[in-house]
Amino acid sequence: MARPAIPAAPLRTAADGYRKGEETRARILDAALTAFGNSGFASVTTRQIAREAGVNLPALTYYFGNKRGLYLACAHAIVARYREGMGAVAEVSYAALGGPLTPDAASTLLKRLFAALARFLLAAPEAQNPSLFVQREIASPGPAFEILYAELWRPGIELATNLIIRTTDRRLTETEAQVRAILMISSLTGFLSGLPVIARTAGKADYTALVIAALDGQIDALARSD
Amino acid sequence: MARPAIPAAPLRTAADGYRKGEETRARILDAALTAFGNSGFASVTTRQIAREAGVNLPALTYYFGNKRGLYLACAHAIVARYREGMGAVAEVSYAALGGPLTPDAASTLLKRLFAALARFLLAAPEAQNPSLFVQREIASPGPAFEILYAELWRPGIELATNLIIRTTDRRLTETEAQVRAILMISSLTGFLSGLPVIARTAGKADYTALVIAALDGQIDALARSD
DNA sequence: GCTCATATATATCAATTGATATAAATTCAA
DNA sequence: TTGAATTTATATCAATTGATATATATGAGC
Repeated sequence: MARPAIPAAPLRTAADGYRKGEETRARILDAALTAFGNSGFASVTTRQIAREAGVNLPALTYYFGNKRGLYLACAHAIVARYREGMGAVAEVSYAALGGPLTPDAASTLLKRLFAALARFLLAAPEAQNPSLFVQREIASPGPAFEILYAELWRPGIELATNLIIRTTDRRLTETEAQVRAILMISSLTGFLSGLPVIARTAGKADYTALVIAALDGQIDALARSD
Repeated sequence: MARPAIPAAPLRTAADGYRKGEETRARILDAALTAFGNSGFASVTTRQIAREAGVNLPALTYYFGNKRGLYLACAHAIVARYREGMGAVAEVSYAALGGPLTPDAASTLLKRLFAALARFLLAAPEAQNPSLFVQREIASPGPAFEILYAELWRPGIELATNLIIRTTDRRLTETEAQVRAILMISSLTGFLSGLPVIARTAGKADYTALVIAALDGQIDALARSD
């Protein structure tokens, strides 16, 4: 029997030696990321993904076990992409938080962090925005909630919260700083959701710079907060 | 034949004289608002809504034509709720924008507007948050996109944008102000999406005050922006 | 080139879903 | 109270969906 028992997340990772298999697996994952990201778990049919990926239906089962497995694989892929795109910048902040940190230095780190996040999110191919996938899963928990919450959402909020606390010279309570952190991150992800709609009327300008400028302004304001 | 041809949005509004019918119609709409709001159009089955509303399946068809009609009715209901909750505050700003307006006055109006929005959204029964419904539909347009975009999203963004322009004494371009407006509104709606998750760890504090304070800080920062 | 694991394709199943035909019951007005 | 309009309930349909059994093709290693 060729099909193994259903394992955890990635049913069939590589099958080393067979290049083509890995390619179709990637194609399926890619199509799934786009489809799930844009429409959510339930709205997307496995046939849609298969067609979009240029494979037939059983291929999904073959590589990912079932629809849920494919969805989870998408979540894992998104986490990996975030790590790849944001890991380095985040590391710097983590390291700095270990020692003493002046408000100004914290403010600079915070700006860098959000600028990197803005660039990362706005740079992603419009159709395949990881932020929407995450947002949806957090807003109404589905199969991938635990992964995304534990690996992305919570660490991200925590990091931003701690930087905000240092930026404000510990004048904010943890809860207050957390609210600020969530508001700032949400503003970014929310902006991305609305972007296709905005681009309707206004041209698709280089929003990146504008967004970063706005966030910088917010961070500067933090230092002056009561 | 008792069933009429399928009309626009509300298939059966009242059938005046029959009280009970209107009540069950309301119960269905209520269940639909909760279900659709939490999980989106495709994730929810008509049977779920019927069971939750305590009616049988054909009742949905009877009152709303079909699933899509019920979804649209939800959108209309949400628009009505927003108007009810925010209309007065928005009117004040609209009127003020008609004449001359000092930055300070604009700033005050902006603060009032966002405070009202925050209160409105955070006050809504947690399970039945209109913001999630709207957010979802804007992020990935569905049957109710046009309604929500034309009746809520666009007017809201426009109002906030114009107030921001006045707050900054016209130092920001329309696009810059629009970006700011979207970021601020998104921060609120995004915060709401995350709230159930936050309430996991931190207690369900009175986030309203904290959120309003944060938004006020942002608005104050606008006046000082480059 | 043979062989076997790997990969792709065909055909089909059982369950769910939105929707409807149709019948029974309820409500209000005269 | 009667009767017609309105509302609710039963049973069922056709289409879609996720999934699988099964057959065929492809590629790697000897």
